[in-house]
Amino acid sequence: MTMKARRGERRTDALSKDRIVEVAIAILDAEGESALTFRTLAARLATGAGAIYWHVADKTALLTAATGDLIDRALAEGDDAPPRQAVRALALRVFDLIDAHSWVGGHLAREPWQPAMLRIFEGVGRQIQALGVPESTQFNAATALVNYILGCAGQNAANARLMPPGTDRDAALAAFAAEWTKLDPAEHPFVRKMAARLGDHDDREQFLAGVDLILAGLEAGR
Amino acid sequence: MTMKARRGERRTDALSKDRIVEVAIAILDAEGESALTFRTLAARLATGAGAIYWHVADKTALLTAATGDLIDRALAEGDDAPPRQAVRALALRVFDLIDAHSWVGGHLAREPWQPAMLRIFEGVGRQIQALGVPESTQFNAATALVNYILGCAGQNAANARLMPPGTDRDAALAAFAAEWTKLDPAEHPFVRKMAARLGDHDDREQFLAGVDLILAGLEAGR
DNA sequence: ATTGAATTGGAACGTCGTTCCATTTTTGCT
DNA sequence: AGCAAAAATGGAACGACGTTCCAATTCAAT
Repeated sequence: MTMKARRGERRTDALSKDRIVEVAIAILDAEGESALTFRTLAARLATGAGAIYWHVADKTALLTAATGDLIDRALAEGDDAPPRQAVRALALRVFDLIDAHSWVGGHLAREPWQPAMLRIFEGVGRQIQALGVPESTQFNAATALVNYILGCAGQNAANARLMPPGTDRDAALAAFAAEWTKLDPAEHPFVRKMAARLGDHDDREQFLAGVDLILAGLEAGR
Repeated sequence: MTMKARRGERRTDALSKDRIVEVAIAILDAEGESALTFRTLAARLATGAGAIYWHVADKTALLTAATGDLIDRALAEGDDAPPRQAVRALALRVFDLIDAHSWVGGHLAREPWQPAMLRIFEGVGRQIQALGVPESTQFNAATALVNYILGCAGQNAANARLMPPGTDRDAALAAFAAEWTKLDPAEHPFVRKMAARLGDHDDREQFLAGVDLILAGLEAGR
């Protein structure tokens, strides 16, 4: 009873970059960045580590492929909105993606020169052009926005690392606020004052407020 | 001839957190983030790894102490300048520090909730207050600026990882520009156009342009 | 059926952060 | 000064990881 594939049919359980990336994403989403190991990945795929390396160069390439996958999907939907709203929508899509898969934020912040980042840069840049920003400012404007997004991405990833799924967000924030309040009033008056706002702030709104700030600066400078 | 310390004098080669951090910074600056190992650190200090752990909790704590050290030093100089210039100066001090010690950028982006970050946040926040930003906007404004700085920090660290000391910066940038130009014109028109600007741009100026953008947005919204 | 190439699985290597513990050094007390 | 407790040290050992290597298997073309 030899397993002869009648025609060009490959084994149904054949390994492929797509399947590897898919399982990697599943592990990352379910158990976090530190859970993705070539060992666990191999186990989940019922194969050995060596087989994976035949399809993927190394772990960085795997992460890059995984984030590329998700970013592509998130940026796929078109935007016919006027430029100002289109940037906001684009930024929000990236934010929501990172919020749902915090490891994406970590990888984007760690390896900025990846296709996914170029696609974000492209999307931001187009809207900035559409916004009527003069040519000489476009590069700086797009870079600033992308860097801001990148910073928020890293922050978000760090937060997720700090409070793994299941953590009581309100309690964690309250704990932070309490720590801030304990700081020396002479050295950290501003931080202490902000501690009060920490509890009821909305990450998404705050992120968007930053985008709006940059956009406002862009329009003011015209 | 026993080695009796006459008075409370300790061995001159005694280990201490300060000495450990100092040597760690030296290694990081000279050979990069990946060169800092508890083994090399122990060797440089002529001791064992266990001895180091008695003074420092773990590697993260070591990096945090090291960046705290440098950030403290960089932020020490006072600023009596008008708020607008003071923020720029503060941001530039952080940027220059990260430019000189790229590993600081990596660690700030990776672990945002550290004392050094709070000090940056405090500095930024004070000037934002002085700028006359209304209370309700202060939190968002300060966060936006810090997130932007964080994003640039991470980017800078990634760049340094990409081109280790000794790399020809112009050649590396040209190589990037060439790659951008090879992209599909239909998919990445903006990136392709920006490729031309990649070669002659100044990181520092670009960073500052982003800060100015946010500040302009802040002033426009008043 | 046969051969060479593509693909697989898992053992093994080297490195790292960290832990453990026996030993030495320092300190506080009498 | 002498001594016990505490602080500090150094290095071996552990376990996990990314990666490499290779013998075995499966595939596609003849």
